[in-house]
Amino acid sequence: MRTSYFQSVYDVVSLIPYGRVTTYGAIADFLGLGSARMVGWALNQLPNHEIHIPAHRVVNRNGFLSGQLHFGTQNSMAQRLQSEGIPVIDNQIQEFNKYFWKPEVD
DNA sequence: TAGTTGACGACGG
DNA sequence: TCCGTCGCCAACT
Repeated sequence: MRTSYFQSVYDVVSLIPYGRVTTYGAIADFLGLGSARMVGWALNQLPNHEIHIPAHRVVNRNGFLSGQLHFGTQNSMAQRLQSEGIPVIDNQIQEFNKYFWKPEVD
């Protein structure tokens, strides 16, 4: 049953606008999980049929692509971000604060 | 049933 | 300022 917080995390991630990124902590705080690890765990368990979720837009608080290794190829995550206009250098998002998107009602 | 893991974050020394 | 440790809670073995 996907009534777990997993679905909530997926839903929030899906709300991340094109060309924007957010952090595990921001999602955790928004969902009231109280722990960023919950978000990381949810994405870690991200099933293939949910691959349409823009998980590449979720990075750690430092703007590093901590989950790049979980994508097919190491550069696929950075490549997608750059494709969206987000500068990524050395697996780190440049001007992270500029592209940061908080998962609020918006 | 209990222990370990995990794409993190905050705090203390 | 940098490094190390603890906490968070659910899922997996």
